[in-house]
Amino acid sequence: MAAPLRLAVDKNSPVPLYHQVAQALEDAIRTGELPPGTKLDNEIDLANRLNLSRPTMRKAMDQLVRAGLLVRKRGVGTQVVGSQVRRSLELSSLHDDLRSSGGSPTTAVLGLARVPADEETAQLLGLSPGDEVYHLRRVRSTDGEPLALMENWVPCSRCELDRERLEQDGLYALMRAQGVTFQLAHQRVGAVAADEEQAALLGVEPGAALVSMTRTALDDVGRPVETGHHVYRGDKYSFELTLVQH
Amino acid sequence: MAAPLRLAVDKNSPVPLYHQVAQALEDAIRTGELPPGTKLDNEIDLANRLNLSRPTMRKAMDQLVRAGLLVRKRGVGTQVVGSQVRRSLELSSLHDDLRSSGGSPTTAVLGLARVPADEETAQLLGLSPGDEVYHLRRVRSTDGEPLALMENWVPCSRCELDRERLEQDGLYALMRAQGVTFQLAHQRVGAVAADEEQAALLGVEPGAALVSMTRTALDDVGRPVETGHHVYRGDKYSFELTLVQH
DNA sequence: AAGTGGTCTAGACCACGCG
DNA sequence: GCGTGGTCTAGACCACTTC
Repeated sequence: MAAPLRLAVDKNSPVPLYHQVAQALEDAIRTGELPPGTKLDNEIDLANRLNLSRPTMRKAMDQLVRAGLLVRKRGVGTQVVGSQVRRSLELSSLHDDLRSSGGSPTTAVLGLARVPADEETAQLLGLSPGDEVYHLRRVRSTDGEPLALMENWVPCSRCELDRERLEQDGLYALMRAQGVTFQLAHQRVGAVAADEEQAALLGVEPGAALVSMTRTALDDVGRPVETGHHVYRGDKYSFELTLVQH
Repeated sequence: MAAPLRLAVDKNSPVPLYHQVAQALEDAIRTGELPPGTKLDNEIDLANRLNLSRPTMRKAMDQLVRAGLLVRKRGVGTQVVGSQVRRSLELSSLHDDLRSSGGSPTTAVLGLARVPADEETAQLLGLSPGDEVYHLRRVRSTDGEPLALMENWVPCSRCELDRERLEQDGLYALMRAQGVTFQLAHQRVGAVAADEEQAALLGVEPGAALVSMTRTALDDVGRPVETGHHVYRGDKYSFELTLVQH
């Protein structure tokens, strides 16, 4: 049950040491070099072996504990979680909430307009009702099959949107390129039945079950920069997440 | 924009200092004492003021950053997130995945039996096909209205289940009382249409949209201890989560 | 140049589980 | 009693932003 484990870190890399270690451990776990149930050596030994301090070693392991790959028990030790841990929805990534299951994703813009914000949108974006916002509707498809219907609102003051680049780069990339930083997103996930329009656009029967998601994204100082409502075909999409007890 | 903020910690409490600080800050934010957009004093000053070391102060703030209440920016400072942060599904809690929206929850056991594990269940629980597992089906209601249909499997080797205590205490409490520790859960959330039986039990029309959730829970050494599939009425239930960029 | 958060170290002591 | 993870300290240097 001991962990031989050939790890190495580059102290001159700009990548933080704890991140290098976490990455190396994660790779070892995902490749099966550290099979489920393996007991790791204790933190002090591991730290010494890599010429790291214990806090740095711990910080690396903390990440993997939160990601659900390791389990720690005081007085006992640390083990690799014993089950086929499917790659979970990476909570670290806001970049793309679509798992590209092999296919090539494309996006079509159905509508793009500057409109005055209604009360609810203004509230969500921290604006006054009537302030101008972009309102956009898009369909995302993989392999030609429609998968998601996305409706979003963005304050006009934050960036400029145009149809072509939206389809090319995506909303987030476009906004990021104009200096918007995404830091946080609050999401709500539920289920709704497809109405006539949604059904037609997604290629399902009216009444079909859809995964519904509403989101508000905030920038690096906590200001709302985007809000939206997405629906996904329930037969082709789901969210994964890992809960950790602490 | 300065933060006066009257904080205090008890160095003799068994509660970790970083947790006391995080709790105090969270309370101050949720009560509005620290309104959205407030800039906090820098970490060193805050640490000094509480007679704490900077790492301890940082650890407290890390928690709130992950929870989506604070936002940090290098070279600039730390601010309270600027939006009505609704109380999010506490990722820290596995105890109850139901938001008791005022109502009083009750649970009815529809079925409880010891059966040999089928292939899929055995796989999920790390058993061999044919090993004995409890199979249980329950309906959870609030205010007399059915809300969720829960189907679960538990290895018989881990605990003993009986109908009465299941209804009284719930599955997790019952297992915990028998020494099972819950550490991790992997969940998948999607949408399905209600079949005839689900519709009847939940009091909705067949075909109605349901939130579907499958979960496998692991104990403190990463062994699977429970797996299950729940469906919730889509018109009464949703999941909330906060994503953080790091 | 000054101020901020980001990282890292080298210790220390404690609480818990186990033999 | 011993080994483990859990917590905490008092520094240090760096990277980045702002003025």
